Amino acid sequence: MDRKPRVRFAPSPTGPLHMGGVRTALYNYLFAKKMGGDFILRIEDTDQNRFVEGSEQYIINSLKWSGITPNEGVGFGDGPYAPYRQSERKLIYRKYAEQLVKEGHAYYAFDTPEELEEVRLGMEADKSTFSYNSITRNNLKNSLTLSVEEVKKHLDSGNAYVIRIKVPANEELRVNDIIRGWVVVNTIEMDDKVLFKSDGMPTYHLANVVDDYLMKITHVIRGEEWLPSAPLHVLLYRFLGWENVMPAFAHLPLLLKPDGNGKLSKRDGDRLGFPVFPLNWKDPQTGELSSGYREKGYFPEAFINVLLLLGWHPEGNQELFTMDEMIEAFSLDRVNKAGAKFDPEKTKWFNQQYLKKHSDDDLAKIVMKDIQNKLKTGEIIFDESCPSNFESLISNLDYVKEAVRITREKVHFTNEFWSVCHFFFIPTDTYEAAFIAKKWSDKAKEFFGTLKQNYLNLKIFDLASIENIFKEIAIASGVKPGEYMQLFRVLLIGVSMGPALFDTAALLGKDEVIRRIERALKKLP
RNA sequence: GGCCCGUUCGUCUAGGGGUUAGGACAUCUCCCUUUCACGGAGGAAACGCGGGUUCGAUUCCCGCACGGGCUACCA
Repeated sequence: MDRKPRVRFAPSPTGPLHMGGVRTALYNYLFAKKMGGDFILRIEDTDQNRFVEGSEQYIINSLKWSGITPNEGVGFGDGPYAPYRQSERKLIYRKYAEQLVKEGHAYYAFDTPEELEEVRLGMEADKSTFSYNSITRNNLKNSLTLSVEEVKKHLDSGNAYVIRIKVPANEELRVNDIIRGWVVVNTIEMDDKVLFKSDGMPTYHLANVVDDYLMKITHVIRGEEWLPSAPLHVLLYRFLGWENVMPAFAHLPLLLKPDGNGKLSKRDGDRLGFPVFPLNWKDPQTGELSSGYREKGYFPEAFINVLLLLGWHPEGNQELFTMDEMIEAFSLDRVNKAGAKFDPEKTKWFNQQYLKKHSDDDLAKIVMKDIQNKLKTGEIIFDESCPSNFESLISNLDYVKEAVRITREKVHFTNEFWSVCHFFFIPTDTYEAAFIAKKWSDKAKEFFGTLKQNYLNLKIFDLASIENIFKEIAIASGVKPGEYMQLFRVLLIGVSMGPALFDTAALLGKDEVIRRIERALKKLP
């Protein structure tokens, strides 16, 4: 049966979207695009208790920033299967749950949470584990054990109840996973999962199967944490009579902590100092702030490129991919089986690769915005110590562009530019002490005095003249030019490490270079 | 505990019955540069263990170990 490939990303609005979730969305998106199919976003908000204000919008914003755009779904325009928010589909699920009861594949259960807890405790005391299954259900309060009248009485009196699936006693269930092959489970191991909750909402198991059927989903691509319940879902498709249009399953490996064990969590980011979320997120309850890749200064292209390679590998050795290249190269059968430890170091390298693709002009514009930003946050302080031309310099595109050109190979992120080129905008008044102690001398003082005079007389203050004069004077005073080059850098920018010396001087310009030499001469012993 | 999934350099991974086990990040050395960085060259670095099957297993099978996931009226 040939159906148009349709896949879905179906997160719960229970908090910020984890980068693992973004990867799942990415793989779904790439698969859909590659196959010429549809990619939909469905919001699975059936748990009212865990609902977190703002997280749905966060999910939408994250996908948008990442360039992963669904062609149907919440926040991206309704398609033919709206609504895409499960809470708005509430009435749909009951019908199917009742149908399952009618056909003997599910049953009403009236046990209260307290009663169940009691049974659980009793069995634990007996050193066994409680499970609501084909054996225990015979001793519990449900429509299988109660008489028709009693069941009717419970239902009519409005007593709380749930609907549970009636798992067969001893049957082999097989799931063919695209990534893992056949997974076989005996129904003995399964419990009678709740399908329909007492609050009138379905559980994930029912809602996901019903919606995937109704929305004509052909491939379910989701995290490995769902693998254990996949057999249950297969059983549901069978009971509902939909096995012939059941989607294919692909369970993705998990993203693991960089160190130690376990899956990647918010805590790891805090602990190790890297984001685990695409965007900044402020918890509406606690006010706690979690940092995002966007605000850390990552290009979205770098972010998803990292995600792409965490669990998937192309046929060749290509590492850098445009979105189109990802779509072209992607296939589910090259997805890995094993979980991937996330390495924050490599993400920095990826960002640098993307930074290198940008022109000086692009970067300069970004840097100018970043400077404004840093002024606002107080990271850059503009006060009396700033020269009068500070504001004209930071808004001079050509000047910033040149600063970018001669420092760009030093940074991984655009927001690092300030730390490597601030001295082009704010003159220094301190000089690297250790270096001065070692290299500053009367002879050097004399040298720079002469240099200043010569620069002063220079008509055209360009790169070649700056360098030639420097070298001529050095030779005339009997030293190798290299001897004073780093010292010159210290006089100009305060530190011995920095961009190419004569480029630096050229950008600063004649007047500023002379001012800085004079200031240093005055300040240094 | 039970069930399910997994296991190639520190990390992401390629590969697959006979290979010098390949690439990338990180790391180290050298070159470039009288700085840093970039770039270039090179180095160190891996098939978890034990049994099979086979002329030959890192590759296939089994067991073990280890890791991960699930085990809610959460998704």
